[in-house]
Amino acid sequence: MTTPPAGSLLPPAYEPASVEGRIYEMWERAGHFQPREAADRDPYCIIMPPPNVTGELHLGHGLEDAITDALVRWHRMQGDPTLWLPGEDHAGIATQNVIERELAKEGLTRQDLGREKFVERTWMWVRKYRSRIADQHRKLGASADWSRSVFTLDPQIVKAVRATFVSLYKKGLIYRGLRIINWCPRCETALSDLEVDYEEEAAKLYFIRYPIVGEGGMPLPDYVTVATTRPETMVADTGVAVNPSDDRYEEKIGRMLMLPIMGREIPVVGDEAVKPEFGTGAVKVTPGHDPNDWEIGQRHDLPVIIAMDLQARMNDEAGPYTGMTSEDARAAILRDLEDEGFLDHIEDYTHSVGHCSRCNTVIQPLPSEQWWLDTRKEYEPGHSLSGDAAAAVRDGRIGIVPQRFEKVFLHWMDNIRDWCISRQIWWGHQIPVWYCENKHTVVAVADPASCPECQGALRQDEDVLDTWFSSGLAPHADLGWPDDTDSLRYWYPTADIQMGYDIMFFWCARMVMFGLYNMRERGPEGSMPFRKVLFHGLIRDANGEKMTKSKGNVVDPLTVASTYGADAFRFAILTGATLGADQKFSDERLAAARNFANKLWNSARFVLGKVGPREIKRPHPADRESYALEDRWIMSRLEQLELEVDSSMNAYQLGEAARSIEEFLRNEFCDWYIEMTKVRLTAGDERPLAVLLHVLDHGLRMLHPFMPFVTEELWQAVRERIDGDMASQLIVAWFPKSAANWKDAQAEAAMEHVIEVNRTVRNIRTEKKLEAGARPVVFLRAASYRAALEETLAATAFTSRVDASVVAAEDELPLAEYGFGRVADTEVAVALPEVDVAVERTRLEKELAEAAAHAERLGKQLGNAQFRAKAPASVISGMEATMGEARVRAEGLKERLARMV
RNA sequence: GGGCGAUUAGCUCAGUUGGUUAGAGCGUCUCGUUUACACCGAGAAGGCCGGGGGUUCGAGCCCCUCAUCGCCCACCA
Repeated sequence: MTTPPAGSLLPPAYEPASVEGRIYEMWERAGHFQPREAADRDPYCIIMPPPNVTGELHLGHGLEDAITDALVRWHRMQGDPTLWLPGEDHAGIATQNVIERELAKEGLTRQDLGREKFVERTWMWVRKYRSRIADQHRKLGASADWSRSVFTLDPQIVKAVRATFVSLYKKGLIYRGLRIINWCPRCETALSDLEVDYEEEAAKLYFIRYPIVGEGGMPLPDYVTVATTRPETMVADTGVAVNPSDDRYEEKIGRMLMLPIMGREIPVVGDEAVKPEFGTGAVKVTPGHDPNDWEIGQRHDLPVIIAMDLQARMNDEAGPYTGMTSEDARAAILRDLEDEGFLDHIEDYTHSVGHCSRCNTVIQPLPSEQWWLDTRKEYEPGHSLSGDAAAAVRDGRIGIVPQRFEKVFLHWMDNIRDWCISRQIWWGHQIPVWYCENKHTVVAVADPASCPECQGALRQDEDVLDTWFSSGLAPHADLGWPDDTDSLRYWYPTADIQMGYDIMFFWCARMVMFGLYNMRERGPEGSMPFRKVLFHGLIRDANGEKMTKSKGNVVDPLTVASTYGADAFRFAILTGATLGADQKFSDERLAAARNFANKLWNSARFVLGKVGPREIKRPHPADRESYALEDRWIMSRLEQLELEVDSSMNAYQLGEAARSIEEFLRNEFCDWYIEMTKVRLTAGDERPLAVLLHVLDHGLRMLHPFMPFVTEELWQAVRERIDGDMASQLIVAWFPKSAANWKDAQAEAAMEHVIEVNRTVRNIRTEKKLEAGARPVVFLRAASYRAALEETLAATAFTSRVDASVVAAEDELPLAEYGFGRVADTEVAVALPEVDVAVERTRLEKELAEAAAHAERLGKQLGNAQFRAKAPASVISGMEATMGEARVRAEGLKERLARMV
């Protein structure tokens, strides 16, 4: 590492590219990302939502890094033992799809390779991408403990997954069952309900006549008309259902219908699930291809016919349509129905169609034998996975930020259904179940050598588990469970966790259920996976559109970071919206954040340049009286900021904290304090140096969680200039916490006044179009703030470029050739080359009206007995003071107008 | 069919228990090379806080209602 340059040698603009890599390496080499465990402080642990291992980091990950790193750095700086535990997710279907696409480029399928070779090949990818993802996090400044990075297929996690499976199986919560499932014909696997995205689509509702069969199997001229959106499934119809209370069909129940084309007889059944008002009130029942029909079929013992194969092609149950795709079959069937006069009519219809969330293929509901997790079943009296999870949130053991998501979480948890956990893919945790030739089933954590019952050879279940089954174990599994490790004992329950609200059910819900269950020996408090979960919003493009590869509007966070700097990126994305709300991502915000970083850089350049190569003691509150008004003001304001930042951070209002620091540094420190010190420094008064350095130091400390690189780079120079105990690096320096030693309401009020007076002077300068280089004579006729104005007179003269003097309240101000203004009870007169009396009068009159109205408004409220009785004293006294000032101001304006003639 | 969110300056957004004249950044206009910064500075313009009603001494904030936009959930043949 090169030695940081002295202040005066800093380049005039902040260059992130020349700083970030070096600084990150410095932190990492010093081992600051690895926690220092300490007994006397509560540990702070946060688990990173593991990105998909084959993916690139996107803006959402960038936001997550910004949020998490801010929290982590803040805690670390407060001396908490802090662990940010990173990882990557094997992302079963997503990764398998990527590898299959790669194979396709070589003209291969996964079947060509076979399972073993395919998995091997996928591992090669994983090894390549894992380090790449970690590097991307590093570029953004993430201070995660890479030495502990966890991959969801690590042996440790395999053990945890199997232990969980075995335990839940033994409790009877995991079972194998035949149900209608969501089948993706492209991925060729079952999906959970969550992995199906529904989209509204314009479609048709087809009305088809099913003739009634008379005695002896002869079709009658009468028929029942059914309505369907999927006519191709009629080849698998095994009944028609009507509502038993529907008068129209009362006598049809029990009769047989002739299934057109197929020529099969199917019964009419009465079922409450049928809504008489929909369509014709009669529904064709296809238990093999529709979840509702499956239920109806079960209730009426209807046979199940499956007429499609696993690629959604019609199979030999489909008679003449065998081999067709479902689309072709639909067209053919409609044509045939039409020809034979069975098609009654067609209506336009809009309904939602399920699509695979991974490949967008239309989902086919199919009956299939799958592994399920029953989250509602009690595994011991009074305890179920979902019941315990809901209770933890309901009674506040797990807090949700923002709180409104609590309702969403609970609603889902209270209405949860069995989770289909098996997938027919190769990449993932293979289900730890083995079968022998004698139909014995072995469920075990360790691979069994042979069947324990008959010593027969075993064959493992081919399926793998839903990826979220393993990520759902993250908090305890990443820390070593099922082993009783030191890490698990020390860091569990973790403190906070953060994720997009879009994965609340996928991830958060599962972690809560699994954590509470697997760690249940620790009791209700000790078993929680985390105490607070933060849900952030989604990043959209500048037009508010969702970023997707197909739209081509995806923004790469690393490109942004290299253009504007990682700090600017983090600052912009963190202050762009409130937690939980979506945000639009725009270049303007980035540029503003970059400019702020540069502003900070230059303010430090100024301070360091003035301090030069020496060490200075911090200002001491005991010497407060020896400091100038602006010194006491900025110190008081700094403390106030520290209080605000502390409370914002504690309330997880990260953006608010960052914004308030920026506002302070920009608008108070740079715009006023630094400018005001210039006169004194030029005059050889060095007292402001300690204050400049101290405020800069605290500002950098507070800003560090948000802009780690530029603050660390600057602080490396600052720490050399401060006489006292200083950490070697800002990343582990203490975070400012106000002790209220410099609180000074009077100084704040006085400085506010001085600032307003300066603004008034400058305003007059501009309004009267005084030449930029002119130094007009200015009189400040002061009353209450005379001392303050006198003390800051030189600064006023310098920063507002005037020749100023303070005169007493009883002194007369000159009447002509001056522009006038008023701030509270201070009157401002700026000498002008010429004055337009009429214009001046109009302006004064307007101002008078405003002041009078303000005073009257306040007077009215203060005169209200109810208000006086109920409002807090501080509000009343504040209002009285303000009203007094407004009155004095109005009086002065009146007087001036009277004398203007 | 339920539920949630948003609506504040031209734009993007803050505004945490209701309290004195509602803020920031960007943009716009005017001026400016004052010894940190033109990735800058000074000044200005710009808001009946979506509409209506209510509670209160007092509402951007609480309640009701309407409107527009967006999202989530739900077995919408």
